Amino acid sequence: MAAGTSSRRERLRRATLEEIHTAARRLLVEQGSAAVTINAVARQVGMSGPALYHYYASHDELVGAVTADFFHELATAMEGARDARADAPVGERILAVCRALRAWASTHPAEFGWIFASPITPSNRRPDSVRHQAGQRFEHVLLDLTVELWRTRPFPVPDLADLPESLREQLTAYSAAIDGRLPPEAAHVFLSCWTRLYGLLCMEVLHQLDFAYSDLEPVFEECLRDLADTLDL
Amino acid sequence: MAAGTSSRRERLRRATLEEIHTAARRLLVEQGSAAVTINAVARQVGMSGPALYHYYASHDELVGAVTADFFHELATAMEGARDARADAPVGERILAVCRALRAWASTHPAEFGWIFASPITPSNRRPDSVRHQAGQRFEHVLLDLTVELWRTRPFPVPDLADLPESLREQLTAYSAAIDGRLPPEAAHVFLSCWTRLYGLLCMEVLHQLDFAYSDLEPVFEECLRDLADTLDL
DNA sequence: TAGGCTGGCTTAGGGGTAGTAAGTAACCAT
DNA sequence: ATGGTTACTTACTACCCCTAAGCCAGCCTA
Repeated sequence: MAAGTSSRRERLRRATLEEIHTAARRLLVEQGSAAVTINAVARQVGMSGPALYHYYASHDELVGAVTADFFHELATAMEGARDARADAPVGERILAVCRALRAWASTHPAEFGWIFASPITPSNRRPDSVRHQAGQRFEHVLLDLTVELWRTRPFPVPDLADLPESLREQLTAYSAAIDGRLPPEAAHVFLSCWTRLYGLLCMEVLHQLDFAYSDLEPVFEECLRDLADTLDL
Repeated sequence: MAAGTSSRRERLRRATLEEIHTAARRLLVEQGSAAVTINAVARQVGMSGPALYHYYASHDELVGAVTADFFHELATAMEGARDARADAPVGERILAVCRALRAWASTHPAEFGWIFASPITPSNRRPDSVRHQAGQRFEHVLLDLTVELWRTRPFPVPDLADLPESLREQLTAYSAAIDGRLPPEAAHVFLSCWTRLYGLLCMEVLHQLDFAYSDLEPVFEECLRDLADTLDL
């Protein structure tokens, strides 16, 4: 009842949830992902193991919720970079968002690594899971900007007829999935860019490039220059 | 003693080791990476848990050994593709090896995913670990071919002076690490290609592209065309 | 051939995990 | 005041990694 749309109980619950997330994150950052167990988290917040099941139905669900937090924080950082230059040309905003993405990944390696490393269990793959929702919000930041770019300053695209049929079908499906805001051939360019950018970060965070690089910042910048070329920025 | 360099005991031990690997792999493929536990593997081969410590000092070591197996199998597949066309131009062999890489990854998703997903613990990062050795063998297949390409049909490279200094330093270090078989600017091109190729597979296997693609074969082929362009094949 | 060493295996157990079940105590609304 | 909901507890199952201690068979040597 009352105004605040939150009873005392709700407020307490919310506070506890936040405390749980904070504890889980601390364990992740300080002791690695394996340390984020139901019991350890419960100990951190000062309750005994099974009590946590009043907040999450399973370990998976806790993992999903924490992952969703990270996605939201990352998306917020990217949106911040975008809105800080709201009047700049869209190309400039795209680059700023990409840099914000890497900046967050660099300053939060444990959290960013967790996003990849934590296996996406079936329950977290369901489209209505908090994890999936948050992932979508994250993905849409760059997608929306690309749509804006496509509308105001279309970038070069390949001829759809030149693409193999199986790819064409998948792109058509994806184009439909994003409500046709990009035609298949533009979606193709977007996905290529996304794949390169995100793939680079993915490998960095999974230490798959340690054998050659110690600092990927210049590599990332070069990747950005490539993308700027592709998008004709 | 004797000729065969293997006593009866050694032979038995080798057989048991193979049985252990087979059991671990079966558990991985059939029930996922979490099912590959010391106890479960031991049960599979018909012994009780602690007996496995006569073969591996820890769970990590078992994981590392199985991962090494996968690397070797993958490297063998790639080398097979290379040697099946021993007389073909080196560019053709490179493409064949890349396709063999993806073919193995596609037909062995659990094993290929395990290579990424299984966290590289400190002990498995030591350069003398079986896991590290096997990883190197895998990496060297394409590196060696690129070196051959560079020697016989040099591909276009950027001017080293145009690269940012931090990148230049890292490339110089890497060039030295591979005994100067590629100069820094050629190493840069090689690493760019490697990053794109492997990054794509990495994202595929970690289901980071499921939101857009269901079959990455044509995407991979397009990536290969790009690489062929870059390497002037 | 007898004794000892070694390697392969066992059971028992310590300390951890996820998750269930059942019971208690506090809060809240009627 | 009462009854329902919520938050939490302890106790438990079943599993995990790993250590310790001991049994036993095969091999090596004397």
